[in-house]
Amino acid sequence: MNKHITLRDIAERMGVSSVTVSKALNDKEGVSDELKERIKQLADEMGYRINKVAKSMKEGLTYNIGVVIPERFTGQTQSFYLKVYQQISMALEPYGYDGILHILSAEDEKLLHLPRIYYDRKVDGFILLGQISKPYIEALEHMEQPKLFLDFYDEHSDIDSVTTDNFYCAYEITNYLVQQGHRKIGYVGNLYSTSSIQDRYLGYYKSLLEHRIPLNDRWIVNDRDEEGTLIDMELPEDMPTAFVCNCDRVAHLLVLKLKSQGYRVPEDCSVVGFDNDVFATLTEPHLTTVEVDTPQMAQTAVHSLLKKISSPEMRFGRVLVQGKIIYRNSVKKAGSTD
Amino acid sequence: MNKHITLRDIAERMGVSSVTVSKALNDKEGVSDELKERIKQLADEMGYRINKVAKSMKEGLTYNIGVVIPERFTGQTQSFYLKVYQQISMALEPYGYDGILHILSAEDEKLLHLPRIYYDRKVDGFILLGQISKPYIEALEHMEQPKLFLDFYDEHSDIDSVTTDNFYCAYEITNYLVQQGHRKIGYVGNLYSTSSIQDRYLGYYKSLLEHRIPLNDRWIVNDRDEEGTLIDMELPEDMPTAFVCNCDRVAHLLVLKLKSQGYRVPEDCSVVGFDNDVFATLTEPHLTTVEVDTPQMAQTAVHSLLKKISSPEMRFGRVLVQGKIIYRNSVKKAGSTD
DNA sequence: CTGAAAGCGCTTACAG
DNA sequence: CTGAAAGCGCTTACAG
Repeated sequence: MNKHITLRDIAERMGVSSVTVSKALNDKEGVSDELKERIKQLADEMGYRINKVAKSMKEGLTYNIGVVIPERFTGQTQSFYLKVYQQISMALEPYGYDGILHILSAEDEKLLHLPRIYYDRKVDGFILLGQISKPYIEALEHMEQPKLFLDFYDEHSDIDSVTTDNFYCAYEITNYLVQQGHRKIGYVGNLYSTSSIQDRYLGYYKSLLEHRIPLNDRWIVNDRDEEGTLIDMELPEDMPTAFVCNCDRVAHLLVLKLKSQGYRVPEDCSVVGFDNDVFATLTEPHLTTVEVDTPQMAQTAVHSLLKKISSPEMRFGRVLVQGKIIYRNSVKKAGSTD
Repeated sequence: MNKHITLRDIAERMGVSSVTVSKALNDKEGVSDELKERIKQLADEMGYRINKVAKSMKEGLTYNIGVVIPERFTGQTQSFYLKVYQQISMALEPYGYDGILHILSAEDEKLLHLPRIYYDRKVDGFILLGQISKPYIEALEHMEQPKLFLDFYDEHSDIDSVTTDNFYCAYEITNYLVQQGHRKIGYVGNLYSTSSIQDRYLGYYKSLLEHRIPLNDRWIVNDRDEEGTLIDMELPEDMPTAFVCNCDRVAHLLVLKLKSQGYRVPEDCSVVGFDNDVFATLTEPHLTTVEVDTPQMAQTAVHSLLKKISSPEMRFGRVLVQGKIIYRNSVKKAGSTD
């Protein structure tokens, strides 16, 4: 059994106290530079590694943060949030923090069971990644640790949030269609389904407003039912010349639908997506879409949360992260057909 | 500042010692059932939550395990390992354990930098998820904690591993093609690229051997270069009637290739994949493929590692997890063309 | 510049 | 059945 090397072991070998060793290794004041150097060197030689658990206990910090993702966002194709979790992990690294993933099961969400890592006091704060039910949000508010919503927000709660600027990005990509001469522009998405679909819709609408283009109900195409399950889309009788889709996946399906009905994309109908995920480049033609800056979102979330951990009274409100348009081949100037 | 409730707080309110409270809450012997009950109830009322860090320190266990994934496996489309990580997380849950993700950067892998969670003593063991370079494996062996390879193995090291039974699954799916009357069967994959491509190839070969079908070099189609970057595949002059592909993604590309050269799938050429990922159902026709049982792999890996943590001398060797064939529409009986 | 003391909140022997 | 003592390995005041 190889016992672990502790501060005390080093102290004994050096003939100093463990307090001095602790100070030296943490570059604190009160130890001569020369002694510090010698201590560090010996620590290295002896293969000393700090026992962070002991440090944690003393300081009352775990150096972990919890990332909670509702189960329904981690299905077959929905790996998006896992990717964000990975980026959170990486953003935590330089701070000596680690991220603990907690998948919130549908059952626990319904029964309002808080994550075990909360009961175990294993984390200093929480990032809630992905829309959670209202009642569960209220339950979460009982937890005393700092928390942050990522990729969604809730109007009834004053928990800080970091989201993509869905509104503005949709506004911009719709502007782009208008610049390409389009006047008859549809939107694809269930407006009552999620806040991001809704916000993207409003950005689309703002662009129409600004360009004095009337909103046309029949060009709003539903793509999913109340539960979020995708449904077969119905193309309008009187077709627009372009569609703004709420996500690439649905844009991909729309393109298939259009083709099956004899429309050419983009010659007869332009299509833009949102997310820049696998579906963007699986679609023929490749989709012009909005790339969400997930590394930036992860960064911002991590910074904000760590700030809140050290200064609990800190508030950030609703932070919006910009995306950027990726131009590909699914848009043609209106009127031109080649 | 709401101070945390500790064992002592409960003890004082009850007029007993904190030792008794600890025993009661942990259902240990030495406390009358009646007192136990009263203590538990009071703890509940007071909203007591254990300080797991303190428990950790006392026991010398962190109740965390580290999951190390090389960066190159977490690209755009490669979310497979993140999914497995999620399943590991969920499998750890009932044991009161949590998984800490560490993405191993290409640079750290090259410079042989061990994960920070190792230096911080933040985990009790490691799951290495995805092929890691030889030198890095050797570096890892210096870590005293129990470790386990997941989804790969290394012949030069005696670290326990859990992998899909690539060999057997490929053998089975090839058998299926033979049962459908195919005799001219090709294999798609770079045989020198990864051990799973190689093992799948050998399973394919075993099936041929068993059915006395000679191996035909020209039907082995390369799909990637040394670095693993997919390349444009070249169809053989003299075409087989079926292809076993080393993964769904490549099967998807092969189907596109076949179609572009005028072959109908499966009428002119059958194709089977491996993995049952997004590409399996994105392909037209949907692919007959092998589903890897990742929940089972995660389960097995977690069980084995936790056993090793409590009994460090425990050895499991190379554990193989069975997959299952998913039958879809990319295979036709040889000879039949409708 | 250096160190003795105290304490973070548990649990594990051990004594009664 | 119950509890006083000790200790896990650090760090933070405080005293010299």
